[in-house]
Amino acid sequence: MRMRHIEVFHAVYTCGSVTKASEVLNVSQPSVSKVLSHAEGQLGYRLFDRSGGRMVPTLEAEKLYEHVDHLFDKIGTVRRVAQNLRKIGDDAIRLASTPALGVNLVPEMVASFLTEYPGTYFELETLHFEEIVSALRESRIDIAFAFDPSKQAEIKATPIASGQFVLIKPRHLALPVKKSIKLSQLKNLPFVRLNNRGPLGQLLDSYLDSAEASFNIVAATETYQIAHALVSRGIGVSIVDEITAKSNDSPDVEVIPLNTPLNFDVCAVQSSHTKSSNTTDTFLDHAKLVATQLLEL
Amino acid sequence: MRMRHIEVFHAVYTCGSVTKASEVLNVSQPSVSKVLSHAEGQLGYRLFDRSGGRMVPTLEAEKLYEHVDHLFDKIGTVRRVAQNLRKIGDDAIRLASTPALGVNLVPEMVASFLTEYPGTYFELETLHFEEIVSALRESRIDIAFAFDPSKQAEIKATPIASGQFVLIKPRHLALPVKKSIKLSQLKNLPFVRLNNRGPLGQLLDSYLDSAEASFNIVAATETYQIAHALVSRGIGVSIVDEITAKSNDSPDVEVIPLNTPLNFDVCAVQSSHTKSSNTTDTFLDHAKLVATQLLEL
DNA sequence: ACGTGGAATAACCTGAGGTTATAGGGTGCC
DNA sequence: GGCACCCTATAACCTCAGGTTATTCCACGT
Repeated sequence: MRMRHIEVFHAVYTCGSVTKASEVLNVSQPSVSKVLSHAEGQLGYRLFDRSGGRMVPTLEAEKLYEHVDHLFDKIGTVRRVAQNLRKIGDDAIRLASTPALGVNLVPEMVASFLTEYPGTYFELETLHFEEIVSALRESRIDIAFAFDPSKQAEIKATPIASGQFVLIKPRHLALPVKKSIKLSQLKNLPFVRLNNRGPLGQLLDSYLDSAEASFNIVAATETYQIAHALVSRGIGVSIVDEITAKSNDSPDVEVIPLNTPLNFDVCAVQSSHTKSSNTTDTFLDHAKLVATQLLEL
Repeated sequence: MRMRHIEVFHAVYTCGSVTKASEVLNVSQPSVSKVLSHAEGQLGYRLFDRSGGRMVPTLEAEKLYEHVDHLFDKIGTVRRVAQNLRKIGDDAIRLASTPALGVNLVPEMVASFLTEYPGTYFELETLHFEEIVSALRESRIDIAFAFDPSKQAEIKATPIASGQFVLIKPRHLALPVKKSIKLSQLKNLPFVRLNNRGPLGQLLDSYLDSAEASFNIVAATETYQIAHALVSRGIGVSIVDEITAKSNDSPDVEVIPLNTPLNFDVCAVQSSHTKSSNTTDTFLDHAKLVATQLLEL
């Protein structure tokens, strides 16, 4: 079975007809017809029953298709990786981060780095954590920043700074607090909950669950910034990472530390088998500096 | 990146040289050389550094290779499946089983079936359980027989008979037993342990572990028949499935039931998405009959 | 200097897979 | 039935990716 046979089989199977397959493959109908029958001849069995001009997959075709389908995923991956490996330039760094870090911390890093070392080209994007992992695997990005990434074989995470979760509340809402607040004091307040699937979300979840306080949840969201936005509109209070809390500092939102601090790390995440280059190393050193400064405030 | 590019890259990477790769691929050296440079040209980066006439993979090549390697596994699978799907004939059944069942039960089934329905062609082989699963997945076999297969999405197992584990001991070894034996009575006897990784092995393991008796293990093996052979040579006692115990009935080995019976099922295992054919169905019915008879003795 | 083993280049060849044109079998509609 | 429409298959021809042989070039060990 030649590679082209497999491609054609795949196309005909998914399209359900030789004609449509030929369109998808950008070749003529007879070409597909011929290659397909050649494949069948070589295999020694039919892949499709021609019943009344229609192509009906045989049992064999159905079984084969499962494997062929997986194969095509893999081919796609290889092609994408091969593309992504094309260096954009030696002084180029492709960054990604979770949304929470993408609006403030990462831009800050880049801006600060560029003033000191001009000429570097950056690409920035925000991805969810799972997407970050596959983007790293496919070499679509060089470095990512995320909160406490879960341990995985294919990535290596280096903590560059640590911060803590804080309470954010609408300024007009009066709370009987001095410097910090206990979870139990939130019992009857309207609360905006984070349903974040990422590693940080899980950390927060277990923290809140352990608090035994039953919250009066009025809204739930997946991203820290939306939580912040809801709070700033007076909907209720919420608990978010301090970077989000500080970076969107609107006059309507007040930040209060938690009584029992809940810490997180900001990590630089790289593919585990990447050998470090000069440019990325310098950038990472700088990134660490900026992150630490930002979180010391 | 054309498919051929990927093939050539893979060959050169694994062989370490263009010349060796060309031999493996059964083409001339200049051909490989040309295709490779074409690939590099199209990609926009080098895959190998030519340092003194030698081919040294670049960083990019190393990253790409991981994915390409996986891809080749998949291609191999597809090719194999495509081959295996070639019907040997409509009246053909390809069987596999674990070694323990392969020497007695399965031959018995086949022999018995053939006297009643002559003309069917059989292929038999013995495989370990993991191999059975992949052979089914690749349609290399139609039906397999195994002890209590672990639940997996891609296979469906139908119990066709059940039996139990029994103690086997050298005949000359006198044991103070009437009809059955307790595990605790084995405490100081030399014991041949089964280190079987399959589902049955795990069952047996947990059974022996729960018995709290510390055994005097003098040998360990992976297959029931070897255990039986060891016992027949007077090395010690062992616990095996009753099929093995009975089928190799040598005059030197005595079989004694266990006090607390430990049961297992013999299952017919098929790929989960196989539509049943007439021949296999008839055979399975027959197989059930034979297995039940054999275990009723 | 010299022989050796691998990579690249040049010039040419070949067949898998492409093309257009055409024939022919089903199905549905009037 | 007969016409229109949609498929697939066959025929006859074309083309270029990938193959060939012959030769050159380089780096190295002796």
